[in-house]
Amino acid sequence: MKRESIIRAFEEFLKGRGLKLTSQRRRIFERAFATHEHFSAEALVGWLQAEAGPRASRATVYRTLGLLVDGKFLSALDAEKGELVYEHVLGHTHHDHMLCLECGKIEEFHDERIEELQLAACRKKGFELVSHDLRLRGYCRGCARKRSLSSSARDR
Amino acid sequence: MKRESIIRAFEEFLKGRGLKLTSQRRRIFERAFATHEHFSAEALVGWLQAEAGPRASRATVYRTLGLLVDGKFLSALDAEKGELVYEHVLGHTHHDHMLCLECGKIEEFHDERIEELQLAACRKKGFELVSHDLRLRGYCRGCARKRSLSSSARDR
DNA sequence: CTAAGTGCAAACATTTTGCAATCCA
DNA sequence: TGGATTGCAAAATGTTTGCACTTAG
Repeated sequence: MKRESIIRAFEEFLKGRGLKLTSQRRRIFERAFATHEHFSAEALVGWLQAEAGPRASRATVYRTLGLLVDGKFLSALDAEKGELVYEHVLGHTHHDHMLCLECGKIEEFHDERIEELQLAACRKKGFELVSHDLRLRGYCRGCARKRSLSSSARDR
Repeated sequence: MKRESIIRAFEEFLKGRGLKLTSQRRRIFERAFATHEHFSAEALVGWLQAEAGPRASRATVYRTLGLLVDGKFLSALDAEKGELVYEHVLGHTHHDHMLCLECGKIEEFHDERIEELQLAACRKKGFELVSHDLRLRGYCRGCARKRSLSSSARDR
């Protein structure tokens, strides 16, 4: 989805809820979509302070992030580091996450068969599924290699 | 696993780490295993205050819960209600959770095929899996029924 | 004895909120 | 114009921590 149309989608969303498009909201929105990594609210606050443009307070950043999550522009993920991180939803397909316990890297993966088995489990329990999240905790390829090297050195 | 042997396991665990079995730890441990529901740290603090026995401060409760999680006696679950809830590990097999958005009920389920697909996904990415958690958010059977009744009444 | 544990209150860290001033539509 | 929005600082919240005193082993 192109920058222009995605901003328009945000305007529509605001209009639909009787909300206004302020310079702060526009800037927060654009900065959030200029990153293609996961980012925290504090990181975003920092970027906005460091870079030129209409200033936006921490409170407004938090409020706007909430709005963007409500509008399904972003989704919040608890990567277990004491703060939520955000990722784009618009223009991205659903996926789950692998969290590296060593370096903190977040990898994404998707397996349709897992999704189907989840639905089957819900059907069996009469549970009406709204959303889910699956987080795999462990060591990414790079960190796993380093760990196995240093443990074999230790054992020698 | 019987009460007696599980307490012994706790003693062993403490001894192995050079820690002491105090009256507070014993009481917290026993109270935690006397419940077969998920419970929060605050709930446990409340029970200990309300019921007779050696008193234990909030700080000690939190510290001991941490210990019990380290020792794999309990596991902590973020049920997205602003506080962690704990459940027994000893004597229970691994399972995942369904969280009811309406009543807060936590249901458990397990599907070995999902576990296998997770492992397969990790192999593919070179990710060394340590643990995982899968949370399905939605409406439990009872709440789903109520919701569909009231929405059809509204539409009429 | 003495390392470990406890209680207390203060500290923490992230996020939320009340309110007066300001700004869009 | 008037409801929506903002910034600020204070509040909220669940959990952790420093420290002086106590206790298990």
